[in-house]
Amino acid sequence: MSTENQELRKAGLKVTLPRVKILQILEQSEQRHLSAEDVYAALREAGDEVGIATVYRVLTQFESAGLVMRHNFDGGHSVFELDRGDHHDHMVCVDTGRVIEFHNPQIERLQEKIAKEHGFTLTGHSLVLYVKPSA
Amino acid sequence: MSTENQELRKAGLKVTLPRVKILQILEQSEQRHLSAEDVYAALREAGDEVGIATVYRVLTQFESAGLVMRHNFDGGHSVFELDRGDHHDHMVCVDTGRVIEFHNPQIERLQEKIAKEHGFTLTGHSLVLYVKPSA
DNA sequence: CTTAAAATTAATAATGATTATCATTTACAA
DNA sequence: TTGTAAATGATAATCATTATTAATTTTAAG
Repeated sequence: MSTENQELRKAGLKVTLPRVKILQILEQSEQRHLSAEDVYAALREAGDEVGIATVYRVLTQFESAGLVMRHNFDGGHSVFELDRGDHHDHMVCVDTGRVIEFHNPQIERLQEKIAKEHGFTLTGHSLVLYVKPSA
Repeated sequence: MSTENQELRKAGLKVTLPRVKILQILEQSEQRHLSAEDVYAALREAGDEVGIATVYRVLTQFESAGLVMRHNFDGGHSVFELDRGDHHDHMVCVDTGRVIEFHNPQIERLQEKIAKEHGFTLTGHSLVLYVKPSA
């Protein structure tokens, strides 16, 4: 049994062709962040006929199952990435849409500090920087 | 000449009834964050007939002119708030849904630094902390 | 290996927020 | 006051996403 099958089983999902294909796309893509459209395009590229509705449904299921993370960037569409367990934040180029990952321990620490100062414990956060190429 | 007229002039926008009305709504609303629909509803409530398309157009113009800020909270729809010059980020309690505003200059500076290190200029950012009450 | 129930899929209609089009109206500089 | 560029409002169009539903597929049981 393939790796994808095991992952799906472990996530409590039945093994279906669309799910396996989509998981493969996410694992093999050079781009770490893919929109539903991106995944759909990659499937057609590979000659696989999967409906766009199924792509959305499966990605949402993967999110619920903890296999992928969904990010809502400005501009109205979501992107998905495999959850590989390494936390990072995102920088989005407003000109090209390119996504760059970064991690800054200092900011992470400040966030915890701020939460604590207000009597809270930090459980998560979302940080997106919108940038444009320096002139 | 009214305050709103002056503000619009200063922002480089012609003084029109829809613009004045929308600016008043934003200034007088108890809620700091309003969606385009909220503004539209408030206008009708006040007996003013302004098309929904105009509401969107004007809010976007206000954003470009620096009069208001647009936030994309839950990926779905945008909310607008008057730019009163006090930039802040948001902390959301995952238990109660309560929203607390905060501002941390150190984080702001680090964000600019990170963008610059990658060859970009920061044009905006979105930071939301998810927290729960400390035990 | 067959089979049947339950889950999943694909096609497509529907949705909700937002933007584009365009004929009509309005603001404002001359 | 008037000419003209800009703004408006009604509505069509768009874009990402979700709902519907009949047909197909998975999987567990025999």
